[in-house]
Amino acid sequence: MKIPEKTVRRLSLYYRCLYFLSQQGAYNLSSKSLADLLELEPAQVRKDLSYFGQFGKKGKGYDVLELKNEIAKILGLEKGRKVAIIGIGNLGNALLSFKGFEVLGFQVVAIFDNSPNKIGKKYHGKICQDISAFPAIVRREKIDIAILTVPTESAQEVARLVSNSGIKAILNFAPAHLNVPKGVAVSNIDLAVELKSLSYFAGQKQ
Amino acid sequence: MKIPEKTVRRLSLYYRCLYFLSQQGAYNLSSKSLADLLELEPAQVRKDLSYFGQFGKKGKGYDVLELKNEIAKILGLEKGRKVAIIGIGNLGNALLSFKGFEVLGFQVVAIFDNSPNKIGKKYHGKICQDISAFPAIVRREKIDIAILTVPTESAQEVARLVSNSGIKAILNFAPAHLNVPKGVAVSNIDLAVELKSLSYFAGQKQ
DNA sequence: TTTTGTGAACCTATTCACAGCG
DNA sequence: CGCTGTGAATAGGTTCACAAAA
Repeated sequence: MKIPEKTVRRLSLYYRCLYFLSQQGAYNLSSKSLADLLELEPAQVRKDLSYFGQFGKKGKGYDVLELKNEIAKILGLEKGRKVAIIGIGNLGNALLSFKGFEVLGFQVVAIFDNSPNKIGKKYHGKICQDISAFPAIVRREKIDIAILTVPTESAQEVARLVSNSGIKAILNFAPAHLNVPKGVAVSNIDLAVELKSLSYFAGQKQ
Repeated sequence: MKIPEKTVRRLSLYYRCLYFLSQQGAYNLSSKSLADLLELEPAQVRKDLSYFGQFGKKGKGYDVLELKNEIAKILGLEKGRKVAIIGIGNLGNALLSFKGFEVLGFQVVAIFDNSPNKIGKKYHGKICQDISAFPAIVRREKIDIAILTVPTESAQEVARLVSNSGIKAILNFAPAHLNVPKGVAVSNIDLAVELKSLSYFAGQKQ
């Protein structure tokens, strides 16, 4: 069955809530309580989960820990996804210094650039590799996700290289639309789009 | 008329394309050419624009510069939106060092934190203010958008302060759902959601 | 002829509402 | 009785298809 992308995004939100609730010792919750935490409808929560199975008990609700683990399984988080960062400029470095990847269950296993000044140097304990070695290293390290923090001009070219290397998921920080083969998922984090959209809403009355 | 949020987001993408096209000396384009650049349908482009007016010439297409300016007007970009950054940690500092705000037509006019260690100190040329002064400074500086780079635990509390100060647009980097009054727009930039969603798609066959 | 602008048709996502089970 | 799971109904967004204008 085809799963709506919005459903997948909400699953990560559910996961986060369940993670915190489980830390706080909660062991059971209803679709209503979960929905309230995220300002959603209870039916939305149930429908989202129903795409993947039946995780609740009628009249009872969901077991917090169990549901958390089910969602982790659905999202493929229990595997410990391996990511590569491509482009070791300001943003790439800032991401490298981000301590949260491990907590989130992701592991930065390789970093890449095309600049001879950077290749071979260490950044936050990781040696920067030549981008031309990317396909080989993807296969060797079984990298799942590529994070693109390259200049806008090279983003499309790098996206092609990444796609051709068999990567199925790209997180793109470059303010550019990436043309990728069907079957490759791209998420864009685009500060300009967010700011400009907010600028529109800031201008609306009421 | 109610404008779909997706339409507003696409307008910023159109704007970017038009900006680059105008720099390259293009003076005219059709909905089809614009759609092709973003892998959309031409009808989508025309429908999006039709919410706001009639900007094209039948049989001819759109004037690049004119359309760019119309979209800037719609998004409220010609005003030069003023933004505040709240939370001067790693991420807040990284954003402050980002040179792109001015190019995008945004101006960081104030920065805030609640830590006595940071209040009064300069960061990238800007003096960090006490968050308690936020409401007054919003009014004085006519700030349009608040960027939240505060710890998750304080995000909701800061969002309330920001909303109560009359701010209508929040860009939230904290991995938390913000409960805000109707009429306040929130955009979330959430690395964890992006990574987890991509993890799902990385695990899909085909 | 080309391409816009737009109602109608279609498709996708959300919400309703209720049967079914604990 | 309470709450899930899910078809049906509704709402929302996209694409079609064509009249109208340059």
